[in-house]
Amino acid sequence: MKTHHKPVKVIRRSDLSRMTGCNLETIRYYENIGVMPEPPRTSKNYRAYDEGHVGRLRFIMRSRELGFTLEEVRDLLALVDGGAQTCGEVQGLANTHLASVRAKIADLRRIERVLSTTVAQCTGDDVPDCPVIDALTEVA
Amino acid sequence: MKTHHKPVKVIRRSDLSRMTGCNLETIRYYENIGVMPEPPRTSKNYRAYDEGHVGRLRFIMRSRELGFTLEEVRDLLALVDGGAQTCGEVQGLANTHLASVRAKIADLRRIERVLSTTVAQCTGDDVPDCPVIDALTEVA
DNA sequence: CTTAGTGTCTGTAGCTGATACAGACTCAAG
DNA sequence: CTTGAGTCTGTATCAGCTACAGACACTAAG
Repeated sequence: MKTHHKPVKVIRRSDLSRMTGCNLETIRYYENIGVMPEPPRTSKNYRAYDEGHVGRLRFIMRSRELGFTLEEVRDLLALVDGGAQTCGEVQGLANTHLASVRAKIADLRRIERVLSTTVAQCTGDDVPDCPVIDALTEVA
Repeated sequence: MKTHHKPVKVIRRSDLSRMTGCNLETIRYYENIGVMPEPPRTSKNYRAYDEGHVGRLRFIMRSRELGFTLEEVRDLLALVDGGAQTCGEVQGLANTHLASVRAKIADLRRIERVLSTTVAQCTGDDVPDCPVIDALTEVA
């Protein structure tokens, strides 16, 4: 049996950052708060990541892009890690999140409606009476 | 000329909070960061607000509800305060904000689409292979 | 008058989700 | 040998609040 001595190119923090597009400091932050596992260290105390860490970080980033909070990401990861991951539980979390996304959209649409209608009433002139200000000032 | 001695009921912080629905501590915070003016004090150093403060706080709250940042609120207030408030400038701020609201809506709609389509693929069973997890795991 | 309970004052800490910086160490190239 | 880049740690910063501790102030009941 041949022992491999190839200088297993270790993935450093900057590599991981480059590979995933995640900010360097954010990686350390994710380790601090426990969503990324603490990687093993080299003799000189440098973090030594592997492909598993790359996948994990990508998962986190993709979840964040989809608007999951870090707390929700933590829950998703727990389901992924706990071998007996049930599709049902994940579906539950995703559905809850979906509902909050839809609520946010509804809020923003209301805001958009108010803003666009009041802005539309503006003359744009140098007049001291602006419909937007009026709308913000009026007693609701 | 008759001097009025009626005990001009002063508006205290808790009153202002109750009248506007704004959190007690938030009022002080707004004073600290300068969007609310420092009110005069009673002999015992209690804040003594008036109707003007009520109006200003309502303006701030309504702006915040519409998603303006405190920085944007500051700008709006500067235009309101600077007597020569031009409708054009306000319209400009509101339009900029409107654009960012629309961008947020677009983002959320994309998120909603991804989430709802993946969630729809879930069986909901106790299977270890969840389409949502797959979607989050897959290399984009 | 005393006491309890509430309100107010201040400064400061905590929250989320990062991002940035200082100062020490390590490493590779020239 | 020096220089520059990378890494390490802890800590500070940001928005936009919210909350709490500890010191005063005020009111009503007993």
